[in-house]
Amino acid sequence: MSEDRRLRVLRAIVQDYVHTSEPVGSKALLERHHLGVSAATVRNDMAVLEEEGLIAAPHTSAGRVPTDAGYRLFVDRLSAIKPMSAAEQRAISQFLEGAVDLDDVVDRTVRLLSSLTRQVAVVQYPSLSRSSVRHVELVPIGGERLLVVLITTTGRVEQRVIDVGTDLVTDDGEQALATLRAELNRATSGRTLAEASTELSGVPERLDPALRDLVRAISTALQDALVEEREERVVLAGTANLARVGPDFTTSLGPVLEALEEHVVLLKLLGTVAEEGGGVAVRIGHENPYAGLHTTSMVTTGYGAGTDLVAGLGVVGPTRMDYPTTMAAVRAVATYVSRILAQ
Amino acid sequence: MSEDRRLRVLRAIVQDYVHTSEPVGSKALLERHHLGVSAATVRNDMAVLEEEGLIAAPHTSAGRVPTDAGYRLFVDRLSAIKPMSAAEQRAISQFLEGAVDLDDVVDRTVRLLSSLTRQVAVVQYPSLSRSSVRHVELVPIGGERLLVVLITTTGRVEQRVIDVGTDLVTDDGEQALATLRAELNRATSGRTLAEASTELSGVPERLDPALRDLVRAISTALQDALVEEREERVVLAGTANLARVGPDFTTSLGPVLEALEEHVVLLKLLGTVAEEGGGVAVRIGHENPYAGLHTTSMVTTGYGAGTDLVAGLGVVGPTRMDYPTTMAAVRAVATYVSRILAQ
DNA sequence: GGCTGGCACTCCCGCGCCGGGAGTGCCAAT
DNA sequence: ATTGGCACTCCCGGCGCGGGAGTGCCAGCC
Repeated sequence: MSEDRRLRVLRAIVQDYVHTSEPVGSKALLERHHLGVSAATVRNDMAVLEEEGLIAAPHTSAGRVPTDAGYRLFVDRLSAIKPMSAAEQRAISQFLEGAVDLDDVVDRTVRLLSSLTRQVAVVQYPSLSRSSVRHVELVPIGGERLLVVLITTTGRVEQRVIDVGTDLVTDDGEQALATLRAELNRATSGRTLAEASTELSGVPERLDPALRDLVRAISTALQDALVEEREERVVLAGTANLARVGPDFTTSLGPVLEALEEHVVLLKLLGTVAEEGGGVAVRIGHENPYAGLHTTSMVTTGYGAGTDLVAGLGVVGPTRMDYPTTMAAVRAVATYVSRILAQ
Repeated sequence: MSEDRRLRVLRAIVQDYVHTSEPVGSKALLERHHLGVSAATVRNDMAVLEEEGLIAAPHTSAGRVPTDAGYRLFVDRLSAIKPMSAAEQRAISQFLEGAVDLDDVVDRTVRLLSSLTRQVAVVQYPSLSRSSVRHVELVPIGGERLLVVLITTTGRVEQRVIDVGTDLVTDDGEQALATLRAELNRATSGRTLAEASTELSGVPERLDPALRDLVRAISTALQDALVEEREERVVLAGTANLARVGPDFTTSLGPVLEALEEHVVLLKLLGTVAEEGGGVAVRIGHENPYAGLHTTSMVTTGYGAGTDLVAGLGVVGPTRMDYPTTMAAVRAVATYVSRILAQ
């Protein structure tokens, strides 16, 4: 009883099933893979694999289908991420080069990823909590309102309107704003948002008392920006690919679409990034904490300017997916996006 | 042969079909609507309606189903937009009140609309080409790069990075920027983007020649922002509702999802706003120019601060939808969003 | 002990058949 | 113009029935 061959059989089953979408039987396996053994032997192996919970039969006397555990073993030990061809790499790179701003980068990325994998792509905007302040700008608008514009090193621009007690569109006001602007930027520039926010607690002492409240308001505005729910964003593309999966998937379609609308859930899943497997994390079927995604797998990784990750991206597809290729695409896209962001 | 009664029959058919999702027969009709006539009479009317192309039978000896033309007649002449209850109006208003910025307004709007109608909601961001300049801000970043931040009256904030020839992080540079900033805002504030852009052609004459190139660059940046494809944005919500429609709709699902990803198409459809019917436009089935949407209807309207429309919103659903209710929801949401935007 | 060919068995799947029922179209009568 | 009656059509669900793919097991063989 060769443990080794049994795993080869499992691999063959996964590959065939991914390819044909139909339960694979012992005979069909032999036709497409030249394992050097007979159908009967394969059947024995299959029986053991089923015993171990790696494959299952939809009903007696049908072919076998990989279970979630089977896929898990496959991605962990039986497959290698396919390297992408030079041509593909060039295409990816060129497609992303053309982006003019962050929105455009994210937009292109998500489209690219979905068309490369022919699945649903998910891309998270660079997380504010992991970004640093590049610049803070104060813009007086209307009478007593102030627009605070925050520009991060990751290229995100966030704005918030603050009500101030006094009219700022005066010479005095302009003067005060200029001072404050310089002061603010000195205190926050280069720091993460969290650091910047605490740092601002110290600034008021040195300033005109009248401005203290204002600074405090700005500090809380920064803090506000860090509240997850509100400022973490994800974008999707390629949901139409779900419809192509096959008839067996149509029942899952509703729940999956619902899950994809729960951006909070997606963010959580994109957030937990694994380090094994070239930084690409795979969550298969029921491994997924969210019930709506039990029929799907998620392949994710992190990206960011330089080495520190600022966000995640990945794809969602049926558990029956081509893992090596998908993982390759996800990894490649992440690499190139990171390169672009680093400028 | 009473023309009037025949239309009442059509109306009854539409209502029943929308309600049951099944072809409606003469007998079933009588049970649910007390038209004062017999089944045979209804059958005669149905025959005529079919002749006129307003209803159709899936096969001989089945009930009738409205055609696109039937729905059209229904919305044009046989139905009135249902007023929303005071409670509903309050709920809508309160839900939208809580928004803190434009992104939040749009996000809440699209969620609200999809949950009210239980269909796919589509909301366009206020169009840049129909917005006016509130403020232009110049932020020097890095060595020789300048970030131009444009804030519109509709609350949108657009940014663009410009490469300038000289280093601006000097005292002289700061000085020049301050002048330029004031000059720019005087020239553009309150104008539409298009006006502002042309207006800027005049500014350079009065300025230090060294700055002319810069102004020209800013002018083209404004122009850039007007290029449709790039800066018109739409957001969707409630795609999961498509899966709930029914088994007969599953085949259309793929094409519809594809169509919904073509934001350019959606924008075009949201753009052409009709004035009849309380400003709510309905595009039914094949009336839709895009093949992927032939099985769906789209109910749209415009919204904006005050009287001038700056963008569109609406829903996409199966042609078999509850038009009066949907139209009411679309109209109500548009009204309240407009109110919020007007602040 | 592991591999193999053979064989009986199971169960799905597609097919044709059939009865019931909903719905129609037509006609003669009012 | 409307109505009741009636014959007809066609879908739909259930049933039975091979055919076929696939399995499990066993006895033999290396």
